[in-house]
Amino acid sequence: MNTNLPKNYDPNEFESRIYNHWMEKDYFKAEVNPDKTPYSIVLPPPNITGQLHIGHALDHTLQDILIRWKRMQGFETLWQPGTDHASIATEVKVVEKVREEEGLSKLDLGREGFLEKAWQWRDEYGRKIVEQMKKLGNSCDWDRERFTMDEGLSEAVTEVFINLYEKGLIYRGNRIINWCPDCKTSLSDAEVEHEEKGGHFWHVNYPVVDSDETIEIATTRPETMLGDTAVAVNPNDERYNHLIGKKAIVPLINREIPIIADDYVDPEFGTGALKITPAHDPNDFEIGLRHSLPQIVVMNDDATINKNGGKFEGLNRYEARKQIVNELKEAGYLAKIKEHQHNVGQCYRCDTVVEPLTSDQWFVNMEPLAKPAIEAVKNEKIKFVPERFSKIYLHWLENIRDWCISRQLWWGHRIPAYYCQDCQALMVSKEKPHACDKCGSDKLKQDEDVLDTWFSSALWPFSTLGWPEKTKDLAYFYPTDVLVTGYDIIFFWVVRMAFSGLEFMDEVPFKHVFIHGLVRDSDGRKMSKSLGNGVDPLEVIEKYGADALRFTLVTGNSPGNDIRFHMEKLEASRNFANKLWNATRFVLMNLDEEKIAYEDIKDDLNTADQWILSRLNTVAKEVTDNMDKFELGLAAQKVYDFIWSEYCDWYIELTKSRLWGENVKEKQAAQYTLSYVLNNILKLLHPFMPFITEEIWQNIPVFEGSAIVAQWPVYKENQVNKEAEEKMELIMEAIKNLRNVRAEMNVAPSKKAKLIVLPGNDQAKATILEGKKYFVALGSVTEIEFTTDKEQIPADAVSTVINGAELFLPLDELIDFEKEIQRLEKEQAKLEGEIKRVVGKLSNQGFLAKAPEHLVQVEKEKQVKYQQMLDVVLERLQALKK
RNA sequence: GCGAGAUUAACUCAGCUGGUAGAGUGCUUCCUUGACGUGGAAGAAGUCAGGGGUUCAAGUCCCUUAUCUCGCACCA
Repeated sequence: MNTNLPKNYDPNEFESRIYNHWMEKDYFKAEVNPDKTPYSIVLPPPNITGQLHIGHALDHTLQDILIRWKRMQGFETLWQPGTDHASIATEVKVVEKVREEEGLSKLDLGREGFLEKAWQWRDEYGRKIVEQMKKLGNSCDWDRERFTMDEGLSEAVTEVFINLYEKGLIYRGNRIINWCPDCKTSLSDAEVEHEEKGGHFWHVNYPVVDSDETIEIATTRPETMLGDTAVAVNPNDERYNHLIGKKAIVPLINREIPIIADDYVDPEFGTGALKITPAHDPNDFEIGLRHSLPQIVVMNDDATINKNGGKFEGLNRYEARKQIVNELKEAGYLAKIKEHQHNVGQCYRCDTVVEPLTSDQWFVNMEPLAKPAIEAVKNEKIKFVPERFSKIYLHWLENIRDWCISRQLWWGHRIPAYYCQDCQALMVSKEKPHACDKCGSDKLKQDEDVLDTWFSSALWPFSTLGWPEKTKDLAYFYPTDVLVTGYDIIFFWVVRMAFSGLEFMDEVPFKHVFIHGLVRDSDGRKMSKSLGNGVDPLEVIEKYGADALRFTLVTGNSPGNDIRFHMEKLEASRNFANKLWNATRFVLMNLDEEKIAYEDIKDDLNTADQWILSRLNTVAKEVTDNMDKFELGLAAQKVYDFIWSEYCDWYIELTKSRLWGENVKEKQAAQYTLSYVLNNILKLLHPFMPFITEEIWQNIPVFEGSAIVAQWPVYKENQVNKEAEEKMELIMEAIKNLRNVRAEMNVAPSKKAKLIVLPGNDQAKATILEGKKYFVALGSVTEIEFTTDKEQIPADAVSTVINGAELFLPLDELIDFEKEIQRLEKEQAKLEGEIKRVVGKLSNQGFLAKAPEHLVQVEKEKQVKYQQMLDVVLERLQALKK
């Protein structure tokens, strides 16, 4: 058959075409189908903040592999795509863009105007992201694409908010929260990153009222003293016992504050006296509540000092700190300054140091929700892969604090709460109420804030399927089978989906959480904009193809571990694709137009055919088993090795003599097997490299349908052919040995030689005879001669031993006796080493008594085998030395 | 402080339920054989971080030490 495949693999030529083909045929479509078992995955919706990066490529590749594999196994597969509005992250980007392009601020535009810009941004990037995902080969059901702020999902958000509010699980309160002075919004605990930083410990003397004494406190943030409302000591601290109940004076601002006792204070730390600033420190806040202390917020939303800070008003917190320290020093209040390492909380979006402060916010009461989510993992309704991540999940949930969900932003789901302007009453409802519940006033104003972006993504597994409607999709596809995501968003997202699903669907949102690591650069650094070491997946695809990218990302790494991204590896993957491409060209060149039926050739399959068929069967099992365990890297490696080493390097070579020979039946048997194995190779490889496998499939007329919907190979026990495998292994071992001998003796491949075989048993003789043509084709052998008479063997022959036979190559003038003796002595040493090991094992009574019988047997067989081989080598050495 | 991971060939990494160490890249030598030089053949190269222990048998299980990452919690 002619092949119209070009000589070199060129992914750009066909990847888009193939993708369009799949789209036209609706292969990605998921429908409720009672005759099939559903298998569903929700795509972690990428943020619309920009383009996708290589980390997305990894995340999506893993999911696409699972989805394609399950589709081929006959499941009704749903891969639910979509994008996330990413409230704070996107708002930051849009603000930046408007400022750069139009010189306008958020406030200049106003809420409506700003949102218009944000939606424009969303349209642009949402589209780009989808384009990128298609380039990667994602087989998502695009008809179902959702956006966290589209109508249906927004309704789900409102529904959940109201529901939780009515259950008392959402409340509004004045509490201490994390404030980002740059983004000017509150943040949840998960959104604060802690970094160890060098700072100072300022020791300040607070004068005690009506006394000459002072009490020395230590602080890392002197500016917060403007908000001090107490000094606390440990009740058991004898140094300060006598001061409890007295008053101290805050220096510089001269406020009198009580000296109180609280167990929280650690006498060993610092000076043992703690200034209490309830409005600007989480621990102080708690102490303040216990002692009914006033809360004095001393900062504005941009972290400048407010009017409560007296003369420091208007300074930013660092200027204020500097000035306060100076004035303390001048006034003699400063006892000492010490270097101090401490953890500083920073905003996860802009790295600005977070300011804890009290503020009116909305919270979710987490404890009742966390409980079932903890249970679900403990009783394995949700399983983490790798298992160790369940610890991280559990630890976080077991120590969870209430979730601050309100954000002082515009881009997001506006909180469905309304305040009466007349009586301050609060109403929570889907639509704006016509009048106040309490006073009947119609002056109602909606809460200005939006919800934490993770509030909506928490609902993703069911909101995308139509919830709160009781849809058929929901009944059929929920719960999803596996969630694939990076370990970095377990807190943000996995946890919140878990409790949301349990609360609103009464069932876990996913059965498995398959965790992967981060893609790092070749030096192991995190990829980031500031380092400029990011890799654009589109550029990689342009150069190497999507298949090579996918294969690179999936091979050679294990679940949960980070990956270093090397361009060299991409080349290796591309080369592999090229190898398969050319193997296909070979097959096509040697295939006839009409399909060969198995029935017609089944009696003509030779040992090589039986061997590769048996191996294929085993490999299919190994690949499937690894997939079942989410060991996608190992699965891919198995396919790779089978294709390259067994199919290309050996099997194709083994068919050549028959393909080019006269015997039609033999030829057809080879053709059949080549084609059959290639067909199954394409299936096994398809989830990993969908484009090239489909392209090849479409180019082979006898392959019906499409690779994407081909049936995944099933392991059949009765297809294992141990005998053929053993025979081929013997032949391959012999050929390898011959090649090795020749290479070591520096014999040119063009110098062919006769092979003289001294068989040790009939079976080995039969196998070698059967493999004659392979020795000729692959071992530079001209003919094979059997003998039992050692005298017949020329003295100038080099030799090698295999299990059951001794092989000689008479190379006459080419042989260097000294060299041959050295080579044999090396072989002798190797065999003696092996024998020593085996004998050691077999003379160990413990081993004989306790090891499984078959392993003992194996060792015994080895002993005999190695001993025979050694005898042969020794004999040969003796002959040579004479 | 608590927890997790890593430590295997020059480099990057696999190695699942314990049974004589693997891959890719690089390196050395050879090969224009009618699929592929993005290729083929052969080869060198590892006290599996150190130390204990369990076991007939440990890279694999347990303990411990060291180094490096990463989470979480932090005491002002």
